[in-house]
This record gives sequence, structure tokens and C-alpha cells, in this order.
Amino acid sequence: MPKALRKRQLIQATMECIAGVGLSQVTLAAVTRKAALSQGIANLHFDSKENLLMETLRFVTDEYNSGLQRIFAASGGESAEMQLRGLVEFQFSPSVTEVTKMAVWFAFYGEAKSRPTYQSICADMDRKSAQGMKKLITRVALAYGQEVDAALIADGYIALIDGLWLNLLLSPRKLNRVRAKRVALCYLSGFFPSLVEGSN
Amino acid sequence: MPKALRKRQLIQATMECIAGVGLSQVTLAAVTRKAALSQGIANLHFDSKENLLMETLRFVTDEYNSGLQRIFAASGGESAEMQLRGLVEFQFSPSVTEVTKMAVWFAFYGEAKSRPTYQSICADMDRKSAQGMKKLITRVALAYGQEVDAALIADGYIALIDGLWLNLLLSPRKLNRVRAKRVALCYLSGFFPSLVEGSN
DNA sequence: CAATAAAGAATGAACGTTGATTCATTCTCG
DNA sequence: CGAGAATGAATCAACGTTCATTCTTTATTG
Repeated sequence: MPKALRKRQLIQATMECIAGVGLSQVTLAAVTRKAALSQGIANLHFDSKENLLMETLRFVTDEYNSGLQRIFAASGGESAEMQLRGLVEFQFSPSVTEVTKMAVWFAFYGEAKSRPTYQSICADMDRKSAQGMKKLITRVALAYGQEVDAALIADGYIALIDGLWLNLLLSPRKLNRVRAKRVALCYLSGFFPSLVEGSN
Repeated sequence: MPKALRKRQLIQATMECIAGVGLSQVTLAAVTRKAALSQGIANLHFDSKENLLMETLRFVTDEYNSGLQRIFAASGGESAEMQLRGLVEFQFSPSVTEVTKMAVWFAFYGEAKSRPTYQSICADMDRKSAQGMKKLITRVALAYGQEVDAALIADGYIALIDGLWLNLLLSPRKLNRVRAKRVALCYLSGFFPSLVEGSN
């Protein structure tokens, strides 16, 4: 009943619909039915369908981004390497790799190129997260001297994560969360051998 | 006028529309206008819009896959390493990384999870291409003994390519074709140092 | 403490638009 | 002329949006 909760509820229903029938087939009727509410309520709280979709996208990007920032901000004496391991752990945690969320993610990514509103939200997110990852990887790379090109490694890492998520979503039979994490660590340990040191 | 050409033409127009306005906003009116033909012609040749979209997806996946198979089939005395370099070259060739094609690609990927028809076409493609890449990487890995886990490297490579394409599509300012290729080679050379040997 | 007024939320039927599909007609070659 | 291709106006269903009405909660007053 509090206004903010209703919005959450509708966003949640929207996410489930996107995951269930695909972004292009989402209708307000379906969303409100899933939320067990009346037809007109989406417009009441979000003014338009487009707006509801936008806020849904912003919801998932915000959630992910705040998780990321929490990792980067871990100021406690944590070494850069520990932070990097924490990053991998986070990116393949059950919460982040939930099918519903990933479906939403890629649904919007697929439209982003041609929709300025989605585009800018995604770009914003990418910029922030890439920046943090690059900084962290650069810190780790420092310990390895000029043998490695941190920027190149970071670009590869970012792409690798996106690709692993995509495969996690589309081929869950062939790739699961745990293996994906292993692949990511394998990539990193190629450049930073001391990262896995025995464990795993 | 030959029937097959008309179909091609309509598929081409569909791809341009997807890239221009996004899959969810494609209308038959827009497609036929872009092809400078009449409203009803899409149904005449494809029976339904859904069918036109499906055949469009199949068109891009077939094209990509036949390119891949050509690489894998390169029987001439080519070493496995040379083939792998050829693979990278192909995957970041201008023709494969055309914005229009990648936009179509990811538009359907974004819907695939919830649309059995798209799903099966994508899965088919993934299966075939992954199989070829794994085989090739395994061959290269043989030369390196049991130091490396070919399956793990292959899974990572496949994901890396997907992720690089996605970033190529969404952040062309930050990542271009040439750099993406470099990232991919950097990944591989981490496991197979002799792959780049001096060059690059 | 009722009783009631006022405000805010929610409903869902009705409206108008959009867009896929159909098909009678026209066009174009052989 | 005849057959296949193409046209584009008409049709019909689906969907986003609106809004008069109903329901719920809070505030006010005797």
C-alpha cells in the first residue's frame, strides 16, 4: 500500500514477465495480472508503460552497481587480490546470476542499441562498473610490474563476464554458476598466478 | 522478382529495421516501406511476421556458421595454431562485426530465453560453433601437454568472444574491432605463448 | 468514542490507436 | 490471354491509456 512498495511490486512483476515471455511480448495486462492488481494501476504509478520499463531497467542496474561499489569500497586492510577474488565471487553469486535478473538484463541490452533511453542507462552502468574494475585490476597488476598490460586484461575481463552471463542464461545445461566462476578465475590466474595459489 | 531474391530483400530490410528501432518496435509496415514494397508482401512471402523474424535470425546464424565451418575445414597443411589465428581474424572481421548484424544477433539473444523458436535456433548455432572451437583449441592445447585444461580455455574463449561483440555493439567508442582482436589474442597467448610469437 | 468528512488508492469498463492479416484487384511477363 | 506476383484498402484483434466510480485510510468534530 505504501506507494514505494507498490512500485516495487510492479517492477518485480514486470521482471517476471520479461523473463517469462520476452520484452517484446510484455503487456500491461500481463504485468498487472501477475501482480494480481487491476489493469490501470501501472499507468497510475508510472504514467506510461515505457516508464515502467525504464524504471525496471534502472532497478536492476542500480542493484548490481551498488553491490559492485560495496566490493570496491571494502576499505579494511584487504589486499587488492582479495578484493578481486571477492569481485568474482560476487559476480557469480546466486543473487546476481538469478535467471530472472539476467533475462531482464539481456532483454534490454538487445534493445539498447536502438533506444536512447535504454542506451543511456546501460552506458551509465557500464562506465561506472568498468571504471571500478579497471582500477582494481590495475592495482593488482602493479604487483606484477610492467610484464602485464592492465587495461588489456581489464577489457578482456569485462567482456568475459558479460559472455559468461550470456551463456549462463542461454545454455544453463552446459555452463553453470560454479564452472563460470572457475573460468573467470582461470582467466585471471593466467595473468596473476598468485591469485589462486593452491586453493580451487 | 525471383522469389528467393525478394525474400532476401525483405530479410535485409528486416535486419535494418531491427538495428534501427529494435526488435520490439519492428512493424511490417516499416519493413516493407524500407524495402520500398507494398504492405502485404511480407505475408505473401513469409505467411506471418513471426516467420519473417525467424528466417531473419536463421539467415544471420547460417551465414556466421558457414563462415566458421570454412575455417575449421581448412584442410591444407595449416597448423592448428594458424587455424586458431584465422578464427580470431574471422570473428573480428568487418563483415562479421557489422553493426547491423550484431544488433540483430543480440536482439534475438535477448528474447531467446523466453521464445522456444528463437531459443532452438540459437542453441543449434551455439552447439555447432562451440563444438568446432573446442575441437580446435584442444588440438592446439595438445602441443602444450597436460599443463592446460583445454575445455576450460575453450569455455572462456567462447564467452570472451560473445562479451567482446556485445561491447563492440554497445560501446563502440571504447572498444573497436582491432582492439577487441587484440584482447582475444591476449587471452589465447596467455595459454599458448607461441601463438603470437613476436608479431602483434 | 462514534460519526463523518476528505483524501488518496485502486478498479475495470470504455475508448482510440496501432498493426498484422486478408483479399479483390491490378500489374507484368511469357 | 493466362498465371504468378504485387498492391493497398479494409478488417479485426490487441493493447495502452483514460476516467468515473468504488474502496480504504486518515483526519476532524460533536
